Amino acid sequence: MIQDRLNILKRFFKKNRRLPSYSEMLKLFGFSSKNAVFKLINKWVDANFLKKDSGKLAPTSKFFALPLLGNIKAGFPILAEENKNYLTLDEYLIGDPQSSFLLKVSGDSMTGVGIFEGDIVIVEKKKEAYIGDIVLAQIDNEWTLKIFKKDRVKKMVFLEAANPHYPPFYPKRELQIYGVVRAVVRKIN
Amino acid sequence: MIQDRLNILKRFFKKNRRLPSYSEMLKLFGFSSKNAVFKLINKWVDANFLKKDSGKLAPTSKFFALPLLGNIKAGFPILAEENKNYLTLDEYLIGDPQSSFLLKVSGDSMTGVGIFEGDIVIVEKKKEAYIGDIVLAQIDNEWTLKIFKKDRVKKMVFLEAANPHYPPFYPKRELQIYGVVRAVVRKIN
DNA sequence: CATTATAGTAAACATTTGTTCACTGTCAAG
DNA sequence: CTTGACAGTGAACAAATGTTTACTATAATG
Repeated sequence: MIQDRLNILKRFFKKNRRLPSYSEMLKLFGFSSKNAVFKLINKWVDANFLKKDSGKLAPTSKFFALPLLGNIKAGFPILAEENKNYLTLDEYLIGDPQSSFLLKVSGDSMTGVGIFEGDIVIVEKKKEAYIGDIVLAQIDNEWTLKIFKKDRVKKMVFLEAANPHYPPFYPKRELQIYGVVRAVVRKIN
Repeated sequence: MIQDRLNILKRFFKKNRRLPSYSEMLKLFGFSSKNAVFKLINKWVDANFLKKDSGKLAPTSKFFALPLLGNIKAGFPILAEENKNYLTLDEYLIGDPQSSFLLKVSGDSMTGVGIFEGDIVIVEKKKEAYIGDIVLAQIDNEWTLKIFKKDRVKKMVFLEAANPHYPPFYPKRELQIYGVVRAVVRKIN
């Protein structure tokens, strides 16, 4: 019952990107006294789903996040209450929202490292990269993802596809790097 | 300047999971009149970063989301303002938060479909699956990800790894499915 | 039975909220 | 030089906010 109401609240936040006021919760929960709301809210604050800072109500990370389960050998992992971590994907994957963007992958040049056509990669804008980074770079007026590598013999950097069908790319003059791939995301179906 | 202030607001929301009140914004932006805040807010509402519903201020999806860039042949994709889509990963990846959880992948049985050790998969809890789904199932008291398949000759379902080193698994009695993988997520580094 | 906790109603209240109005200084354009 | 737009100050205010207090009904416990 109280869980149902928390779900109502979650749905409201998901839809409106804010918490409802107590008066709105009256209708939302079917109460007719704000005090009922008040008591309910305090329970959720105690349970760490919500918090009050400077008198203002706000969700905690537990409010949003999905449980993250590790590798448990026996018994259904979801039942292990104590080991539960909570994670929101945005927080987990995106380090610096200011300088990041998403890129829909086309082509099969990175299948060797598990990046397929249609995947979305999170790219952090920057012009330098470490050897081994997966970088977004411009080659012959076309944008591609490649691995940033160093040729020890020729003593120069080059780009390598993670797919044996593609040849390595040695830049004629300089190599223009625009970003480094920080995460990969794939929706199935 | 106005962009700086929007970033201040974004940082506040990221930290507190709510928007500040006008009085709080006074200090946040360094104003000394609430009217200055009021006018600034209205600009952001016009620019569709914020919205007001039922008199309450809330962020729009544009406020949070990262730009999603498609495959653009020439020119730096980020510059194409019009084609910008915005996406928050949580919204994109998680269909039904109520019945979903995250699972950290161990083992190499699914490398063939680009799921590696350490990846996180989003699992939707359910007991049935379609042929071809990647399912979370219990085999011999151990949890694994496998592909749900059907043997046309024997006319029975079985589980198959996406890695030739693992044999297919034919259940002795019944096959217990606990969820279907809806998305894969990988952090690099 | 009596008791105690739980879930909710109802009314009252100080505080804070977002908004409005009148005004000031600055800067660029005609 | 004037004009108008822009960015901000300062004060005032009705409406809404979260909280408190007192009370009721229901169910669970011993």
